[in-house]
Amino acid sequence: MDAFFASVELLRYPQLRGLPVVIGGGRRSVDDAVLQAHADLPLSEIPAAAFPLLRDYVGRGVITTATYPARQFGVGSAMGMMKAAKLCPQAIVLPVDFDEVRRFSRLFKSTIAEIAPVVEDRGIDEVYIDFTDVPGGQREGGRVLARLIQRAIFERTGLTCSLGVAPNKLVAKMASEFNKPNGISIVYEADIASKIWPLPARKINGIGPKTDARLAGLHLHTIGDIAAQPLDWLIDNFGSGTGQWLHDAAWGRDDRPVVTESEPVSMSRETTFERDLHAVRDRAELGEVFTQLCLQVAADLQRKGYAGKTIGIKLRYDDFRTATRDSTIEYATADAATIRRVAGQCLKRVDLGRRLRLLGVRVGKLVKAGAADATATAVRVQEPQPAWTPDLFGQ
DNA sequence: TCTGGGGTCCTAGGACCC
DNA sequence: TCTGGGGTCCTAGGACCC
Repeated sequence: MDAFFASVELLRYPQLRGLPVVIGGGRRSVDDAVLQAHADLPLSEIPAAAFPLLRDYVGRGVITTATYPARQFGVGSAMGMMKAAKLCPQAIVLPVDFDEVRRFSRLFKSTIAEIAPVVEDRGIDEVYIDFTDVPGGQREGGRVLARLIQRAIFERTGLTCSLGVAPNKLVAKMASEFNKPNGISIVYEADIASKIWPLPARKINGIGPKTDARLAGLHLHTIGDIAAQPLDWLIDNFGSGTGQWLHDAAWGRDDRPVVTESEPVSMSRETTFERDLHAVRDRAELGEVFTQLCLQVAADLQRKGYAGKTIGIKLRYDDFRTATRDSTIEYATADAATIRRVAGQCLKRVDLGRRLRLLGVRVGKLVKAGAADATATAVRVQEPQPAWTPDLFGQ
C-alpha cells in the first residue's frame, strides 16, 4: 500500500492532499486540541491551516509514514520527529489511528483474497500473492491480474497500491518498488541482470544496515557486485548460510512458498517514556507502567486465545543499549498476575542503576488456549502460587 | 531533547540427557 | 593421562522487517 498510514488519514482529510503530512509521534503532538477547536465542522472542512505542524512537535516519536510531498524534503519512515522537524517544519503532523489503519488493512487484504486466494500476510500494509493458479494470472506476465487487484482495492478503499510481479517473492518485492506510487512492475527471469543487478545491495529484503556496511567494506555496493562473486568467496566471508543466501538472492533465486497460515510465536507490549526514568527515584511511576504492560499483554493473549510459557522483560537504557531477560515456567499462562510475578523476577536479574527510556514485557512459547496443552494449563493455573513477594518496583 | 512498537529468525554458549 | 558424540532446551543478544 502506498504511504499507507498517511493515505488512510487523507481519506478523512482530503483538504490535506498535496501537502507535506507526516504520521507518527502521538503522545505529545498537539493534534487533539487543535481539532477539537473545530468540532463544529465536518472533518473534511477543517481548514488545513488549523492542523498542527511538525515545528511545534515535542516528544520522542518517530515518523511512521510521510506523504510523497513530505518525502521531497528528505523526511521518511523511522526518522525521529525532532530530526524531521528540522528538514520540514511546515509539515502537518497527525497521530496514528491504529483502529482505522487496521480496518483498511483488513479491507484491502480481503479484497485481494476474493480475487486471488493464496495470500501471505506481511504486516499491516503488505502481502505476497501467488498468481500461479489464478485464472488469467499469467496474462501479460501478470499485469492483467495486477491491474484488476489494484483497481478493486481502489474501488473498495479509495487507496492506491503498487504491485511487483516476478517469478518469486524476493524479486517481486523489489519489483513492487519500481513504480511507486500506484504502479505495476513486471520482472521476468531474463530481466535480473538489467533490472536487479544495478540496484544497491540494501534493496534485497534481508540486507539491512549492518550487512550492507560489511558488503561495502568488501567493495560490494550493488546486487550485481554480489552476483559477480564466486559462491565460495561469499561463503568464506559470510559463512555457509548467509553466503549461499547472498549468492542466491543476487541471482534472483528464491524458492520460498507463499505461506497463507501462521501461528504467532510471541506477543509483547513495550513503551518508551517521555523522559528517562530511574528504578529507584521513579519507582512508583515505573511500577505503574510495568503493571499496565503486563495487563495489556495478558489481555492481548486472552483476546486472541493464546497462552505462553516464556515470560520476559526488555529494557532500553538512556544510552540506547538494550537488555532482555526471560524465564520459562512449567505451564503456559495468559494471567496478568502470573506474568507480572515472573517478569518481576526477571527484573531482578538486570542492571537497574542506569536510567531507562523503555520498558517492555513479552510472552513467548505460545500455545493456543483450548488446545490439549492449554487444557492442562487451565488446571495447573489453579495450583497454589508461590508466596507473594514484592518485586523491585514494590508491587 | 536523535533514535516507536510489534514482530520473526538466527546464533552461540551452557545445561542436561542418553 | 585423558577426558565421545549427539540431541534438545533455555537464555541473551542482535539483525532485520513492516
